[in-house]
Amino acid sequence: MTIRDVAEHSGVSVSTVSRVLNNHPDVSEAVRSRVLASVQELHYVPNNSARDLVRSQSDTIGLVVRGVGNPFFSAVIRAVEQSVSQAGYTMVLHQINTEDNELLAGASLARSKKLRGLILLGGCFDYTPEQTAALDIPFVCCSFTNSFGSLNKDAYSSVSIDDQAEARRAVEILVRQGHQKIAVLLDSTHDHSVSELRYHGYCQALAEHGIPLDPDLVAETGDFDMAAAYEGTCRLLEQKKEFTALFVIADSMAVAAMKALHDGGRRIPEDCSIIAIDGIDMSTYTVPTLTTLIQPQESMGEEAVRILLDMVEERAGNRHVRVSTALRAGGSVAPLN
Amino acid sequence: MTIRDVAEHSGVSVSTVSRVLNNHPDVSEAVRSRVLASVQELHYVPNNSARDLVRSQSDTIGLVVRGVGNPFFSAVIRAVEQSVSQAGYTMVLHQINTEDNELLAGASLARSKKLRGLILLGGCFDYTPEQTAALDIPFVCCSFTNSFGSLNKDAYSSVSIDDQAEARRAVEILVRQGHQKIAVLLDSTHDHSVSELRYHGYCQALAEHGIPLDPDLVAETGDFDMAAAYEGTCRLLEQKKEFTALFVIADSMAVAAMKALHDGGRRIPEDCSIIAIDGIDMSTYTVPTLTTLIQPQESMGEEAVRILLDMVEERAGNRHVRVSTALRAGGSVAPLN
DNA sequence: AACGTTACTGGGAACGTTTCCAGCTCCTTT
DNA sequence: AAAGGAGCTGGAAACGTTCCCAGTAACGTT
Repeated sequence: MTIRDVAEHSGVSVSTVSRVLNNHPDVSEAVRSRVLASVQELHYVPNNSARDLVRSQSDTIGLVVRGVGNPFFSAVIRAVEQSVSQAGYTMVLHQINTEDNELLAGASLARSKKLRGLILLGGCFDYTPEQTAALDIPFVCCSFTNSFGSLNKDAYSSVSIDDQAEARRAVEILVRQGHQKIAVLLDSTHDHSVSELRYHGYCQALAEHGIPLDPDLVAETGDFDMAAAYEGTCRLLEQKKEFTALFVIADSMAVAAMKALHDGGRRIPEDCSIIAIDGIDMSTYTVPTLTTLIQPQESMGEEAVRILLDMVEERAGNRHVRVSTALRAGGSVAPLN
Repeated sequence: MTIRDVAEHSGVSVSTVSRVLNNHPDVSEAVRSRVLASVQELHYVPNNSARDLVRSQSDTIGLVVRGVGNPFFSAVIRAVEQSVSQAGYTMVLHQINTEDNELLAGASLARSKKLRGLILLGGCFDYTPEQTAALDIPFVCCSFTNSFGSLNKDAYSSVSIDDQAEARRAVEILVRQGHQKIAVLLDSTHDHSVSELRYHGYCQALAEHGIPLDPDLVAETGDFDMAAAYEGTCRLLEQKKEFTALFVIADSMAVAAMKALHDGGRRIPEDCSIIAIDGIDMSTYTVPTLTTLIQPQESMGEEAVRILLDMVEERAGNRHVRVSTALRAGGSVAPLN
């Protein structure tokens, strides 16, 4: 079942069928509908390999993500997939490990799969221009650290929150409730990560309010998962230094931290307030509901795709979009007694 | 940069380069290494479209899933992606909505993308043989309801738990703790769903222990998400019929149910025990930790891929694998006082 | 010495599209 | 009436592979 069969069936040439299928303007209405009828009748499906070969490009866009299991990413992936397939493209999902380089992974995927575009979800980004140049297709970084600046901003797009500012905002919420002894839980697996940016925000908030940074109240985990967050919080509790509030750099980690606090005999928020950033679904259902700054996960995914396709289809150049968070005031933050 | 360039660079024919790249046996060692050197030097990457065209197949396998956001699925997706790319294949992820037919979605994806194989994750399955026949590539159903039997078991593979038996087991755990008034929370969006099977298991357990089924204690939600589960549980509480234990057909829903119970003033497990099935990461961190029957999500994903590739590469025929769950005794179940 | 066999290599058709170019018809313009 | 253009259509090359088939060289066998 090829385009040739359709051509014969409808009594036109192969070229004409191709034109119909690709919505070229100069084909008469009569022929167009005749061809479409044949397509229907024969259940013809174009061979994408052949199309891709001659066009030397595919209708595939790649999504590179570090850890599909992360609930925050899940929500974004969901939105991305939706938008991508709605636009008639296909999404290939590629997962990388902590130690992998997302840019190189993306580049090799792009070449081997002839990708049209690429979305990089939640990595860290601090590469040389040469490395960036290896990725010669449009790409957008979603929820990415791009503030460290070694990258040419004209080379790509991005959609993300201002991680540092939002973190500062979160910590300030604690400060305004009277908290001074504020611990922080962060993941230290990468330099130049979202985690690091948010940690900077924490430091900044403390500094602006004249609160000295206490290294004992900084808990770093060696991994991004909940088990590590639980451990990290336990270590924080064990070392007997007092704190009345905890800022966690991600909701998923905060859920585990809440559990650790509870297991350590602290009541939330009476003994310890807790605030985070992300706004995953699950953190609505903790007891108490986690207070957090919600990233608009759905719309970030959609926006990332919109921007990418604008670049791919050359409707627009690259752009950098900053989205803002919404405070969800759960019950996990209370004024200092 | 094509195979022709490599051929010229290493002074052999195109055919020979192709043979080298495809590990054909009859090529001399000298030539082989010369060609490989050229490949290295020129940074040659084969054009998959061309390869796919002539072979009329790709190295792509599809994953169709109803709702990427579901944490249980996330874990499986993660494992699937890992295994797939490790085996040198590429995964395309396709998400469908509640009302979509996963088989038809899979079939159209398979045709348009020339898929080698397909994995169907967590749907419901009750199709006619003709519908099944539309999907003419190897496929495996993962965590699927296939016990309703209208499908020819020789046509596909599967890996899943025995949903009904495991549900019965879960409910029996409650019964053995003395509970008689056991409510159930299920999602009723599909006939012949995993949810329905687990509900059957619930009924069966009650019947075997001589406990009458009380329709008032059956809460059905119109959706699979946590918001719906929360609502459902609230309805259960509102109607004032007493129950001392709750069986939820999925961990994610159970997390929301726990919140609803808490908000309704019930202590867990003192006032109400709760048990579920799935074993998502997150439910380890509820307070108390959810008691649940853990599905081996990682190994189910891996096994699904293994089975699929065995079929694709014709190492083995189809097979149906039953995996068993592991009880995680959290703190959410207590004896009836 | 002729032949068959083995081990390797090259030529070239085929895969199913897209797209450039040329050609045809019919209409408008000069 | 001739020329030119617009609107539509078909022919055929090209995309980069794979793989069948044929060919060559070296070597052992009769």
